[in-house]
Amino acid sequence: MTAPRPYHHGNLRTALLQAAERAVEAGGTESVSLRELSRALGVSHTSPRRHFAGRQALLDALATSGFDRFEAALGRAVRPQGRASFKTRLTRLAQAYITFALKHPALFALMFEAKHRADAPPELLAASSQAFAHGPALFAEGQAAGEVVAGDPGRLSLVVFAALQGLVTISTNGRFKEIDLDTLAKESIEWIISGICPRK
Amino acid sequence: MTAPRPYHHGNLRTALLQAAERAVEAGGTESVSLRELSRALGVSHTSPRRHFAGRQALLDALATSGFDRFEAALGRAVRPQGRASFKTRLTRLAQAYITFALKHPALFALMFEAKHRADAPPELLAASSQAFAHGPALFAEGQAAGEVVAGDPGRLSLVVFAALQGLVTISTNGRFKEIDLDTLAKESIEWIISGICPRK
DNA sequence: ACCTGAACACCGTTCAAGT
DNA sequence: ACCTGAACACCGTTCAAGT
Repeated sequence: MTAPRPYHHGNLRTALLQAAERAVEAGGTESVSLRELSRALGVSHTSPRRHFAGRQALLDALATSGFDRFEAALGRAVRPQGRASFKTRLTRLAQAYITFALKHPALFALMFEAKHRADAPPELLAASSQAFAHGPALFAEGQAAGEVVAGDPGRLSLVVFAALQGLVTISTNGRFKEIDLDTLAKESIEWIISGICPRK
Repeated sequence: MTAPRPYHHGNLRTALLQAAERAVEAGGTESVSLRELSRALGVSHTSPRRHFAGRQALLDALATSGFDRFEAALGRAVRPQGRASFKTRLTRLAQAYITFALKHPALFALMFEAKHRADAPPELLAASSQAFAHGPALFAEGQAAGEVVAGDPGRLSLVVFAALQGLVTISTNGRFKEIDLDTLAKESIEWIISGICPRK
């Protein structure tokens, strides 16, 4: 007798998410088709419905998974190792941000598109918030150590992350591929920091 | 005898572009359907083909038109009026950038999506380049007047525009609507400038 | 519980044909 | 030149039915 395995996959949900991510990276979000994914996975075209309410729900779940991994990458980068200065940690955070974005450019674009949708699901917004919480936390620590000017840490962080996001937007898939983005990130951070940090 | 007017519109091409822009602002790029536009304009669903090679070509033309208007807005903002300082002019440029983006958020998003496509048409890239040329030009003038540090003006401009683009991305349709973006732009420029301009 | 097949209402694109 | 209608190959979504 055969094992009572779920008809096709051990986990169709996971398989769909993985296939969708490959499709996104290969041809952008709009190239994701439930029917095509189903075909590739050898499953009827209505099977995804068991795991996702619809195409948008699948994309939202993929975006959420992206933010979770993004959060983990930023967390690893900013975690204090030994006694690093605020500037060093901020630079590491920035480089982790850019590295993730360049490694998964299409997923990264999807993450922001999904987050900006008017009816984005709460888990997606929560995952996004967690990822972006690393900025204000670092700024607050920097302030406590006297390395950063006073002011709302969320506001300070917002400007820095906005600059990073802009660099990524302009660079990803863009005509600026030839520019060394690590260097550019470092330069930007230098400039921003010299405006943020107290003059000695 | 009736005048030999083109069957339906004086200019179906223009009417399609306008209808498409309304659709984009109303429901995002992916809500644009050639068949729906045709229906709304009282024309057969194959008529658009006479004016645009396909859906993507219509969107590209719309994006190009957006960049043309964007370029004009930036040009007006940066044009020297009296003897404004570099800092004043850069602030004006930044505010024009943000104002345009917030006035046409969905069109603005489309403009960048279209520009980033691998097979973006040359007119689109040219229109985009013209718009973004205002930055380096202003920085070069600032350098000539001794108001900006040395360095590649294109590179300097890129960082500033990246920061603006990031603010717009984070703000548009986002959870940061409550933040006064004009103030935020001014703050960002202050910080960046204090890093860019020579210390007195 | 999980998956299927047929059906419905849409798409974009192509092409021979009309005026 | 400019527009049309039928046809083709896709979609996402719904729903009654199977195991």
